[in-house]
Amino acid sequence: MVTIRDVAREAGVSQATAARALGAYGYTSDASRVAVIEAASRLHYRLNGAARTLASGSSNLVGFVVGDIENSFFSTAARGLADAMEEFGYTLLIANSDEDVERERRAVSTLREYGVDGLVVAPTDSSKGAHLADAAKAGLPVVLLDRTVRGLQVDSVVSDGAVGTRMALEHLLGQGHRRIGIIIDFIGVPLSSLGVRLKAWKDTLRDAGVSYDDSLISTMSGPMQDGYEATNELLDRRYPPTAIFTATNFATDGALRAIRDRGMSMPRDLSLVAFDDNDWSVFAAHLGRSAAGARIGP
Amino acid sequence: MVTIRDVAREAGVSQATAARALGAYGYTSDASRVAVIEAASRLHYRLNGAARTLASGSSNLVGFVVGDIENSFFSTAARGLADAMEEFGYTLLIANSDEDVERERRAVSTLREYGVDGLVVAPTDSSKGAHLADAAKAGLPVVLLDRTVRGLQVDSVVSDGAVGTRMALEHLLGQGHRRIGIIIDFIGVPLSSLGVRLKAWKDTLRDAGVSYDDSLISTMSGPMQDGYEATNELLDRRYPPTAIFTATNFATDGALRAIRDRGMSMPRDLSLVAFDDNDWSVFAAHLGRSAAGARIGP
DNA sequence: GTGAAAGCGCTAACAC
DNA sequence: GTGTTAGCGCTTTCAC
Repeated sequence: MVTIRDVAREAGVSQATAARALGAYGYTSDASRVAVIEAASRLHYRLNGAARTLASGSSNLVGFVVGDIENSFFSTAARGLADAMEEFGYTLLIANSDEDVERERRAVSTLREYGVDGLVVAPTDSSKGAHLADAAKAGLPVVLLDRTVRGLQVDSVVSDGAVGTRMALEHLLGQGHRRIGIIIDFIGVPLSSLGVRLKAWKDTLRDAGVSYDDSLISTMSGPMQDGYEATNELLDRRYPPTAIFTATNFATDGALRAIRDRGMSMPRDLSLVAFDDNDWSVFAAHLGRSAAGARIGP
Repeated sequence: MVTIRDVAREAGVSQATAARALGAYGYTSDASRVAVIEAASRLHYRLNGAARTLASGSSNLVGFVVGDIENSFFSTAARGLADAMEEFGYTLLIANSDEDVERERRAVSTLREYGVDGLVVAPTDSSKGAHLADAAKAGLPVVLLDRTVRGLQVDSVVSDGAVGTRMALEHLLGQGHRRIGIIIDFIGVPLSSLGVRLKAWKDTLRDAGVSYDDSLISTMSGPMQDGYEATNELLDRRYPPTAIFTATNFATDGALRAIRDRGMSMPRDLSLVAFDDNDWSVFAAHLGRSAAGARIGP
């Protein structure tokens, strides 16, 4: 491996000067800077990040912990983050928590081992944030994405679930619907963003003077397939809803499959408004003749 | 920051013993190992990855350079890779090349700076692999994903584009189609996987004794929107095809949009077979009454 | 089995 | 502006 020492020798300057020229800090004369840079490229010198991190205490790495990188919401966010970070000279380290707090904890721990300078996390459990509080207390900048954690006072970027849900429901109420079901995926733990949507569903119905009960709520416990079952379960009930609000894009996906398999047509047999927007939503509209999957949210 | 030295002092052993106990290498008596581990957890000790990488020469980091993490093909691969890596104690560093060789080069360079122990790359340009050959020559394990690079002898994982394309075309030929168009996205540079599919399209038609010409080929140069235009262009030609083969999932997406906007129905007005499989393909089938988007490929 | 000590390649004072 | 020097926190000989 060629080190900064080799470059210094080749350029005929001291190690410190070579480091200054290559690291672009401190003062160097133009002459020696050019000499160093030429020597470096002649020797195919490559900076050693580990050494730099160890010596400087900062890695220029930012960690991103997502629930599921396959979820288009997160992969889009990852791409945006990576691009933005790159502009500022940072590299993004992406870790998957699989919507599991334990794995999330491990991911945060691993990222901290690698000395990330900051952490962006989509927390899986709004009630379990000790590891995040810990990181924040240690002086690591922590930003929450899409979800929050109770009692954790850090910056967070979330969509307005209450407003989005209210808009969706008011649209359906405006069409005359009175039995409006909700499909929501509680993945075993309280996800802050979903609690907000469920609460807004209740609040909006109550404010409109429309009665609701638990038979209009269907939860799922995993991606895809369960949204399918949750929808079927809802539609099989004694007094099925005339409209459905799906609170996540996985719920939407499952609901559309179920609606298709039941041979139902929208909006003739059922109306649907979904939170989030998948780029293929437009095709789902063909399940019926008109607008399914209204676009709501960020 | 609490270091291994602090742990050693707390446990009443030497630094070397503490390191052996924590790093799980070399010999330690059970007694001192337990003492060290307890001291470590009492002090909230966290390993310093940069120091370990610098001293040991290996980072337990693996780099993954993808064309576009938003593309579901890559996000699925990323998730699988990350999960598999984690099992072996490795962490995945994901970088986006944006299908740009220059950015790919930078990404590889950055990853090497951080001392990755291996590199998985979906190369953007099958004719520009100097940076990859370089890494391989430096002893870094390099694996190519989805695409290959001319002259680069490294392991690679690709789908069989020739066989998949042939299957798609033979299906259409079997249905009686004789004018079969192809939509393919050449993103400015030769992508090995696409060259294979285009060649297979030609070969299969020729072998079947069906004539073809460039008016049946439509290329796009970016995601989404261009597949839409490419399809319209193809269908606007003097003798439009009766069937279309889309060679990538972006092409498929654009084609479906175009078909919908033209008010065409499948398979009445047009047949379509697509390479790759998007998880929403099933909804697109509703553009017509029957099978669009046959599933081909890995 | 354990300890002492020498680096890994870089940054960052500090003197000149 | 440049060189000298002391670490950063760990791994890794090598004696004991």
